[in-house]
Amino acid sequence: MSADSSNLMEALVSLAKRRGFIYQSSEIYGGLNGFFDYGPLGVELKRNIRDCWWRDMVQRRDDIVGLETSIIMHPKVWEASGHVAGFTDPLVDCKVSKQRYRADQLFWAAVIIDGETDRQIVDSLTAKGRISPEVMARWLHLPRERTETVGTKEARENWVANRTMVYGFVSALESERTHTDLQEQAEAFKRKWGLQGTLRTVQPYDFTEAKEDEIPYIPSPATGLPGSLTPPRAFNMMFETNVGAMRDASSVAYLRPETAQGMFVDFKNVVDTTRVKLPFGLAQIGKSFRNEITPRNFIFRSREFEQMEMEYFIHPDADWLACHEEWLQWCQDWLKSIGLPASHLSLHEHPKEKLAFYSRRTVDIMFKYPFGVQELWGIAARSDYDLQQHQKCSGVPQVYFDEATKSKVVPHVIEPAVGVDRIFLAVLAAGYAVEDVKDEKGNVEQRTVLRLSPRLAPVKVAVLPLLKNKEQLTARARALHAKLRRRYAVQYDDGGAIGKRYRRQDEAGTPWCVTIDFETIEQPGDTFTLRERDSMQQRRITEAELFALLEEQVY
RNA sequence: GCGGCUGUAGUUUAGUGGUAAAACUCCGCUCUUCCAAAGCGGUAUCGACAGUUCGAUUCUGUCCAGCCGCACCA
Repeated sequence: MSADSSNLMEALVSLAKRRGFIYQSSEIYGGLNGFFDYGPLGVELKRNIRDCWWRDMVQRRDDIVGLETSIIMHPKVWEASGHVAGFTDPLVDCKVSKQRYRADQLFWAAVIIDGETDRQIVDSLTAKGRISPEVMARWLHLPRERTETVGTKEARENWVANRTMVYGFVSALESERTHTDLQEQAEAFKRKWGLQGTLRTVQPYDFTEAKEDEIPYIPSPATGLPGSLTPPRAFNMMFETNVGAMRDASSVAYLRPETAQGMFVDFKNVVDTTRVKLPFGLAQIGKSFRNEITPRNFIFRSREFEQMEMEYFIHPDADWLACHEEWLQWCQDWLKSIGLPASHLSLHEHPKEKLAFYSRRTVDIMFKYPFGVQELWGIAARSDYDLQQHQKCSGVPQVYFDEATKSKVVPHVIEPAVGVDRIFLAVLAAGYAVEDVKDEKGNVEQRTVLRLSPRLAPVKVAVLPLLKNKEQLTARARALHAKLRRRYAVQYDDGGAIGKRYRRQDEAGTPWCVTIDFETIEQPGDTFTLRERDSMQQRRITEAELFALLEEQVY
């Protein structure tokens, strides 16, 4: 990341806090990594993003209906979707090579030799961190006694007498020749350290069976050297909770990691109780939760976030590729309609070999964030995988009756899924500008402005009496404010000089300010000054014209 | 999760082993006839917790949070 883009992010974070868009969660307690709060302006902007999407995606189309499903669902939903199985495996990191392994796929074995023992070699191995006396002690009695603890002096003398020793460990990844591999490594180990005696056939264990004090002596498959592997750690992407007062295994439930499954699970309900016909879509906006390993980049990747997802169900024989293309286009057009510049948007086609096995095609709409080009909106062709899975796991047919062919079909699905928070950050980043402005005397000053689309702006109009202490001005301004606020998010501001109030609104992204001045009350026509955020141009406007402007621009 | 760097008003920064300063913002008052005017007043347990010390915001450790890189992101 360049210094400039880093500064831009810092400026955005600072502005977001200063103006009440976004605060760090639980800040007075030191903050909580990966969680954020939306302040008074932030909550309006976020609501507008949701509302725009909902109106355009659901209310203004006749083939899509809405849904709001519960955040906590039956745990079997996540077994069916594959979220439980895919993410409960403990993982092992190699701190040196940065490789990450599944613990049950990483195998290791002790190098055990019967025969003469050279005390010097043992000391040398110990000094080089290949093995410790305590770990040696545990491996003396074979087969393994897992309850054995630290060896005593007598025990150690006993091993020498027995002349059966463990000299270290070898490791290998799971494959068809894991055992052979370990055996060969053990032989190489024996040669390397000049050990005499007979090498026992290696006995592989997987890494979940490694004891805490053995782990430091098991070499990393990446480097061949011990000391860099972490203990196996569970990376549960889903947040777990318990349903009901009693806390036991049967009460475990999860906070949803995506809103999509709610729509698949209610597919049959909607088909049976409403009059939808293929092709049709189910849309949902709601919070999702993922225990991301590294939340980063402000609200871009957080652990609690809000999704806007739509599942578009199509006939299995329909031209899914054409449908996929249509949605790809729709989503790009929508992003432009809320003010994201085309120059910041691009497409990323997931390569075939990286696709999830059930996906036929996935294309991401990327956005040029200050910290790089990142995924904004994923449009996936998910085939009929999810409905088939739920049909299988629930035993309830997930079918649609096709009147044309008089047959039951399981529809396929095209899924555009986007994060509200990611759009939030995108419009903030794209709209943020610091401009040089010349005042009357020609002095250059800086102006910070947030160029938000009027549809998204938290405040549509600020109503400003030119002066605070002139009753006629404030009375007229309050009357206008009262009338506007019935339909629009507006602000009344009489604090400080007029220029300061304009700039304050610029930072909040307010597209228009109207100023009630002396011309308003002294001249006929009841006109106000309308000041535009982006051009800073002023013109006179009547109340009727103002409402017409808002009707046109805010929808 | 690993490594490096960082943490002082709302924001951006100064500063010191002897309990802290500035600018802007914000709030209140006075004033103000169109682009951050002026004056006065107000706003900090110096990220948290331990330790060293007569005394720690300053030194040490742990934790938390942030930034950068790597890894991860079905």
